[in-house]
Amino acid sequence: MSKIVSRAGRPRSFDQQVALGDALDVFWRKGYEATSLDDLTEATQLSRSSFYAAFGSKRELLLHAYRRYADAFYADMKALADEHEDTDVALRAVVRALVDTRPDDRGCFCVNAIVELAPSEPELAELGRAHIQRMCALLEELITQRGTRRPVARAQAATLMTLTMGSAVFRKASVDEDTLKFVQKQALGLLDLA
Amino acid sequence: MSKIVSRAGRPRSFDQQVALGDALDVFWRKGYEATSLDDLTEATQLSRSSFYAAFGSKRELLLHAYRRYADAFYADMKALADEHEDTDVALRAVVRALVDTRPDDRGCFCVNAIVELAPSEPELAELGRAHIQRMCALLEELITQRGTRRPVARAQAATLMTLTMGSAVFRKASVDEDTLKFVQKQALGLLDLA
DNA sequence: CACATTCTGGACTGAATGGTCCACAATATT
DNA sequence: AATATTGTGGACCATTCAGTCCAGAATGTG
Repeated sequence: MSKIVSRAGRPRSFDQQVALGDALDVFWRKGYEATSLDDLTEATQLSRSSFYAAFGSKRELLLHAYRRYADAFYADMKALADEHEDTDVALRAVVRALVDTRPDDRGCFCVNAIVELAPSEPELAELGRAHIQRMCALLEELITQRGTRRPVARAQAATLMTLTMGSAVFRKASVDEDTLKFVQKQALGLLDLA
Repeated sequence: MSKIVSRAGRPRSFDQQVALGDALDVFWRKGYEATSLDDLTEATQLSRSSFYAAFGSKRELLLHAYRRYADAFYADMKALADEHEDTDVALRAVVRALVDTRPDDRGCFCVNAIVELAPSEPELAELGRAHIQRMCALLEELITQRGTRRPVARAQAATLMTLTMGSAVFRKASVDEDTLKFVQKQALGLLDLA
């Protein structure tokens, strides 16, 4: 994807990772189709040629952005879990972070991308599935650590991820915060952590 | 919106309701931005002029389609609930229908529309919120009928709707059916109906 | 039958789309 | 300093977009 060594020539005057972050932000706020090349070049401060040299196309950029977001999200949750010695405390922290109660009209980037593009972009659908699976596995592992038997832990993990994505839709529809608090409490209750 | 009487002139050669249904189907499959006027005129078999005469604009048509879908969805669920004398049986049927386990890459039209358009279309966001609220109220009413106290019923209803929308995202990402069955079972378990 | 009214096909429009291209700028190597 | 290599700005392109418009077709009314 990126050259490791270059024998000569003018060096890049921008940080590709920063530009990727800026682009992700636009996709996150506006969605894929509604984001134009002009939006992207403005947000990243790149000329069209630099943009295409760096990212190939709008579609490839989206896939990059998705991977970056999903990886960061997973890493954050894993770090949050590892922060706490006590499994119950870790689990409570993770569930609270997942079933967020703060209104956010951007929602969850993964949910946005899956909903908009999964049917027409099998590659992205696959990334989405992988992300969901990875998150479920993380939760399942945490849950089994408190003595819950594997099959039950699996069902609970899947349910928590479903609540996570559902609450992202709620937040995007600006459902009132109290309702989201109910949902979060029920999610914790599911694990006897209420 | 539609003329009740016309004093004369050439009559319409198409059924507006049928055309609306056809258009809904396209929006449902492809999303709003990705649906072109050509897609819509092809699906409805209308010429551009008939299309604009009947629906005003692409945006207005979407709002019509959304209302129609949401109303039909609510009516279906209400009918399903009324079908059964026993509240537990009714509740079980409704939850099974909501937290569907059949893969469907179109997902739920309401979820699709909210996720794609809520931030840029406040009017649609409002319709989305109203739909969620109405569905929650229906569930809440059913749950209180089995003796559950109001605040608990409200929390459970909100949770069920969250699971409904989350599972729509799962289905769109083609998450395996077994996982969706787990989620459905947990949803029923939440109400001690497992 | 003539007329008023409405509907319809398709040509048309200006704007915006994603993407390409090239002359020139900037730097590392020799 | 000459050269090779890469980056950059902006003009440019064909295509597609949502939406308009009008000439003519079709039908009810008198």
